[in-house]
Order: sequence, then structure tokens, then C-alpha cells
Amino acid sequence: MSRVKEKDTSTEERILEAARKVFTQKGYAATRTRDIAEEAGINLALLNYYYRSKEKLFELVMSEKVEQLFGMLLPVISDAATGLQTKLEKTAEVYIDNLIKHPDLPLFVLSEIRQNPHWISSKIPVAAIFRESSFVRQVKEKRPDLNPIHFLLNILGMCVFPFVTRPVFTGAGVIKEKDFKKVMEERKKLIPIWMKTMLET
Amino acid sequence: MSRVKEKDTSTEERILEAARKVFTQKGYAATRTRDIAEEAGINLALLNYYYRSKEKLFELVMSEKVEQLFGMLLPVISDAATGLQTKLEKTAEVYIDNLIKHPDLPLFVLSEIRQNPHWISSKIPVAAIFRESSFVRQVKEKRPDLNPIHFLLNILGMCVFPFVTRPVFTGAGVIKEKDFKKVMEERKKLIPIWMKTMLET
DNA sequence: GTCTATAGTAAGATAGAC
DNA sequence: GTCTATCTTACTATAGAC
Repeated sequence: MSRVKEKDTSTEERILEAARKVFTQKGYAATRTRDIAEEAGINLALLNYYYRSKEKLFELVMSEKVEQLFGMLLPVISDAATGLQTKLEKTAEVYIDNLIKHPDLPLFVLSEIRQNPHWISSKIPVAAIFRESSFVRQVKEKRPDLNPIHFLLNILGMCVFPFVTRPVFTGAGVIKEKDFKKVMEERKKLIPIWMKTMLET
Repeated sequence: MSRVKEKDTSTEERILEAARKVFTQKGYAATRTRDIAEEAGINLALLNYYYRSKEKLFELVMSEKVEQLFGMLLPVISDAATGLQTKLEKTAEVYIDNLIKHPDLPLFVLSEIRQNPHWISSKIPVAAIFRESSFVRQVKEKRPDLNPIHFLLNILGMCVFPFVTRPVFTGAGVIKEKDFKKVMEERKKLIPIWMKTMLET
């Protein structure tokens, strides 16, 4: 089925793939449909032929990305079969591995949600899943004195924040682009250890 | 000098203040000069009369905000007169107090820098200041085995990340808007304690 | 300094040929 | 399905009256 030529993907898919790239890099407001068409190597009119409008195309991409970002976390913290320490290890591993491949993802999703909070409230019942997760139960057991949200903020902050600030720190020369991946690989091991000590302090 | 009327501020300043508000809320690409004019309660033409163009006005605001965000951190970590633990306490205090007042600041600056890294590279010599800071020296003393950048990422992640994700977590109902400030006040005390244990693990 | 009116342009979307 | 050409709108910026 797939030709040896360069394009074994359909035009429709090529446009969507281009949209993923341009939207996540520049955000909704700053991208022009012409950018996407060019990136996809097709004409502007085809974009509207397949996806009707810029907004409709964006909604497809945004839904995917929200799903992707929260889809990493929720199964891990909800898994009743694992202990707390395993959850912390898995969370660090999943986020760091995935964000090394998709470094623009968090800043993109966070920026767009800020301007349109409906994206989060309507999509996934994050609040309910979190509150009823075994993660919350397990944290409460260990630290009944503290709001469990602190530990969610801590692990996500330590894993995700470096990706959000990467353009800043590499741009400023605080971290070299080459070293960034190495630092994050180190963190994958360190964060669960640090989290453990925090839970005991 | 100041009239009892509502405007003891000049038109020029009112426009700038409106620009601060709109730009930081919506980002450069999504704000229209008409939004700023309306927010300032003046006519569109006056914006160009005082500030020449949208871009020039933006540059003023952006410079301020970059300065503001890094200006909180750099003096604290560079202060040769304080110990490491004091630096951690001060950092948490300064960031959390200031970001409670300006919650949009970090996401705004991070988003705009992503799309225009020149903003960071040209402004402040962050890398040099960081490398030569007494913070780095003190961390290296305690933990010669680890890259000091880890601890900068940790404290900033724990302090700043909650503000970056606030729209997500409040939008999703994970944290109630009312509780957010309380949680951050708790963190102001907890983060230095947690950081201390991390440095010893 | 401040306004109204408008010029100029850029961007999203569509018509219609092939 | 894919293209070129064009319509329409929305936005930045300016000209000119007061």
C-alpha cells in the first residue's frame, strides 16, 4: 500500500501533522493558516477543504494535546495496584521520557488553557480522578497533616517545570542545549528519591 | 498636583498600564491595539501618538516584565552575605509574595520568550550571574556530586510552577480559587524545609 | 492632545477552473 | 482533490479636523 515515494501519508494527515507542529510552536493566535499550508506542502485552500476552518483544525490538535498531557499522569496516580513510591518513579519516568520527545507540549497547553479555560473544564474530569486516586489516599496516609495537592505540585513542578523554562535557560546560556537531556535523565532518578524524603519530613 | 477627579495619572501612563494588563493576559499575538485603547479609556489613535506602534509598546512592557521576573531571583542568590538556607527562604518568600500579586507574570514571560528567545539572551546576563553566584558556590559545597542547576530547577519549580498551572488546576476544580492563596502561603514555609532535606539526601 | 474617518494591509475563507 | 484568484473582514497605522 505504501509507495516507495516520500509520501505514504495522505494529504489530510499531512495537514494535521503540520498543524500539530505549527500550533504547538507558535500558539493559536500567532499561527497563520498559510504557515500550516506551507509546512504541509499544500495549498491554503486545501486546509479549508479538509478541516473547514482554522478553529476547527485547532480544536482537533488541542484536544489531542490535552489528552496527551493528562493521559500521562492520570493512569499512573489512579493505579490501585502500585505503591506510592512506584507511582512517583513512574510519574517521573513517563513525563520526562515523553517531554524529551515533545518539549513544546506543556507550555503550549498551559498557554492556551489560560486563554480558554473551557478546554480543561470540559474535557477530562481531572478533579474527580485526582481526588479519588489511590495517590491521594496513599499520600494522606503518610502525611495526614498536609493537603495532598502539595505533593502533586512538587512532583509535577520538578518534572515539568524544566521543560517550560527550557527556552529561557538555554537561551540565557544557563544550560547548554546539549546538556539539557543529560540533566533530565539525572532528574528521572533523583526526583523519586527527593520526593520520598519530602514525604518523610 | 493630583486632582480629586478619578485620573491623577497621565494619558501616557494610562495607556502603558492598560498595555501591561492586556499583553500579560493575552500575549502579544492575541492582543489587539483596540483592546488596549478600550482598557485605557482612550481612542486608538492616541496609542500610536504616544507609543508609535504596537510592537514598540510591547517592547516596553516585555522589558519590564523580564526584569521583574528575574529581578526577584538574582539579588537573592547573589547575596554573598547570606547562607544557603536563608537564600532558599528568601527565594520562596519573594516569588510567592510577588506572584500572588502578579499571577500572570511567569506564563506571559515564558510564552513570549519561547517565541522570541532574543528577549532573554539580550537582556540580562543571567548565565554569568548564576554561575558566579554564592548560591552555586554554597550548593557545590554541600553537594559536589550534583550539577547545581538541579537545585535551582527544584526551588523555582516548586515556587513558580503552581502559578503557571493555576488556570489548569482551578479550571479543572482540583484547587478552588479561594484555596489557592492559602496553599501558596503554606508552601512558603514548606519549600525551604523540603529543599533543606533534598540537599542532605 | 484628542478625536473621527480612512488608508493600507494581512489573514481567513470561498469560488470556480482543471 | 488540488490549484489560482479573489472576496471579506479585521486590524494596524496615519491624516487631518478641532
